[in-house]
Amino acid sequence: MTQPTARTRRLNGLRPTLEDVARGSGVSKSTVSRVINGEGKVRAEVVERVREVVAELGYVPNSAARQLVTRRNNAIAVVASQPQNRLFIDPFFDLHLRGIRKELVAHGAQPVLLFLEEEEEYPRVGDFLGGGHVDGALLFSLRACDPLPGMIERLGLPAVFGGRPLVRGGETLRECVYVDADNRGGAREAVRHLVSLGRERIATITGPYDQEASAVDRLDGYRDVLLDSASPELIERADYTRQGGAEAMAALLDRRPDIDAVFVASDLMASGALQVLRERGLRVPDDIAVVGFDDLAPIAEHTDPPLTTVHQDIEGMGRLMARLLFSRTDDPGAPEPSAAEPGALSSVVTPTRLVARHSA
Amino acid sequence: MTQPTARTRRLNGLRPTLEDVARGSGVSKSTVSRVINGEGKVRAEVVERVREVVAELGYVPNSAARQLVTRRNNAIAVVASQPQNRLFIDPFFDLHLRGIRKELVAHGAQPVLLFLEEEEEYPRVGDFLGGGHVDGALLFSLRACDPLPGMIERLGLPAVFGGRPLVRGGETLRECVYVDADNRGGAREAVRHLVSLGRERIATITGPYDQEASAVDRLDGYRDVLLDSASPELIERADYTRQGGAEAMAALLDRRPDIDAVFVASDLMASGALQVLRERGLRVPDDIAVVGFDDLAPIAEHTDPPLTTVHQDIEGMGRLMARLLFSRTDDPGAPEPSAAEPGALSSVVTPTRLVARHSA
DNA sequence: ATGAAAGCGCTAACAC
DNA sequence: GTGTTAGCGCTTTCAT
Repeated sequence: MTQPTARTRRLNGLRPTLEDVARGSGVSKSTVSRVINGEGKVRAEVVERVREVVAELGYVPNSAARQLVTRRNNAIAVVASQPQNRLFIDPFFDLHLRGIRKELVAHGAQPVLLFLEEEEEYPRVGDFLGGGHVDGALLFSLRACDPLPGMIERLGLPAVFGGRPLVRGGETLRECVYVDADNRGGAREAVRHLVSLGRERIATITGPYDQEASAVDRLDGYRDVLLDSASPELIERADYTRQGGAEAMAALLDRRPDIDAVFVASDLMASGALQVLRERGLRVPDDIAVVGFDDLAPIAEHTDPPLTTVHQDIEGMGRLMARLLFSRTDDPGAPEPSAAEPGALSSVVTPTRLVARHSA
Repeated sequence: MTQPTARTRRLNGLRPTLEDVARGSGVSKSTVSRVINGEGKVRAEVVERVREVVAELGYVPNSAARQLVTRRNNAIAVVASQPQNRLFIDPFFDLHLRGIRKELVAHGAQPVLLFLEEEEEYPRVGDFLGGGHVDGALLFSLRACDPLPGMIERLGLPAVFGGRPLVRGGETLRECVYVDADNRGGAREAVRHLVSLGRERIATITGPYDQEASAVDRLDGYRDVLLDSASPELIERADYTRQGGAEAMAALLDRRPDIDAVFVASDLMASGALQVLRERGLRVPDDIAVVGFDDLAPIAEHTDPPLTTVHQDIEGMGRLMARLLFSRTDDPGAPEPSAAEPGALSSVVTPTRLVARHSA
């Protein structure tokens, strides 16, 4: 690194400012600002000199000062309000987050991750989100009746949700933009497939439908197809974990040893269910056909037998969330999503499709 | 929510400012500021009125403005420069991050996570870190010769590293503060244990010692004990993954079928090694004794047989990192860590201990 | 093409 | 106790 010369030495003991760079290169702050932001017309010669001084001083723009006037930060919050370890275990989040990050980065925005585990963290996170640190927020994996959607709306912060948020009874969100898979349609397809295979006693292992909209929707899809034959006896609720799937499968088998198929609302749960089936000496798909949901490659391709499941483009959904957000933050005058102005910016439901492997 | 009255309606169309609150409650900005920050003496009556108006307006302080004058943000960056999915799979990071977050939150600081996967992301992240968004940084899981330590030092941003960073050949960090386990000592203890069991041909499966200091140190510990009997034939390098551990075990067995013990430098790798041993019909610990490293409960307690391993307090190390950082950020006048001023703030090596289960 | 000056929203002396 | 004032570092008209 070059030693700062007298000409460029900074005044105070702190980090160099625009002023320091201006002084060092013998131009005004405005000019330096123009160079930094690659804007207006500046003589090439001047540009170069300024650049040198910037490098020499190790100048980095203070984004607080910048934010104060531009009201932009080039940073987007990515918020997950779930126990961190659940996030770390489930491949779904890995993919989802990867899609989000890719698109954010491609757009030159800095993704800033916020995890919320405890109730008490909401106020602090709310202040952070409202404090102007970020230009917008992408939220996923919210818990049931999460206060976040309401807080976000009150703050007026542009946001897009991953998965339709389950809202509190009374509260009504003016309009919240989300990206979700066609959970209901996918579930219907899965169950229809089982029906087409001639299965007659089709059970289901659901997600936590008191907690997540996706679980509700997948169960609804199951019911759509089975109608009255969807006896409560054939429905067992679990929690989207492998262990939960295994327990639910066991419960189902104990209650109704005659079932010949099961639609499991997630691949992770399905892998648990398959294990129980194997332990009990039941052949898949001969004795019992199994269909999962998610199509997480690391799981579905390596179960025994490989899992027939409903595919959703998880990474693509992440990217879509980011793109939707930018469509709002890029244009400050853009229409706020509101009931009064419909279609300005609306939620997206992405398609799903059945991937037939060997379990059904 | 109360409807803003004429008295409190904000002037511009944007978010309410201190000024708006002041106007609304008939006091000066300073007073409002005092109330918000719970500082100086303000009449209880006034406090209440201001609070009301704040709630009514949904006022949230603009932290850019605040940062500009206080030079603090109450946010700490937590940076991991590893492929995100590696982070998501390894329980080590989950624990480490949990410790970090707990301590940060307890201190009222907002943890802000930054993942770096690609080379190209460094400049953007550097600008973010240097831009005043955060008061300090906690970095872990750096890649080999990561440019981050150098960047951080140049920026003068207070930082603490998780694990001793491996530095580029030429470059010399003035002094970088880190928290690390006593990897070398732990490895020594593990190998000594095997020796005390009467094992004579003790192999080792190492981590990526070209990438991580911990791998170097654990290998050094192995050599410390075995000295000349540490033949290169008994050493197999892997990459801290389960799969890598399995492959290394196979390679070792092919090369030296006579080994009677193996020190595996991580639990994840050890679980892979145990599987290979089982597949080959070798009994553990009868035929081959195995000792791991990390003591990750979800792994070590559930291997077959349960794994004897070296325990390190991962969560505690995370907390310690945060505490070390605060000791610097809390006191702006605090001594910068520098060779000239030794002991002002130095790295910490935390103890390890052997946990005997059944694999050795 | 470049400079001067105003001001973003807030805190921190300092007066009263 | 409370108000006044002066910036923090930057972008942005508006002159020139």
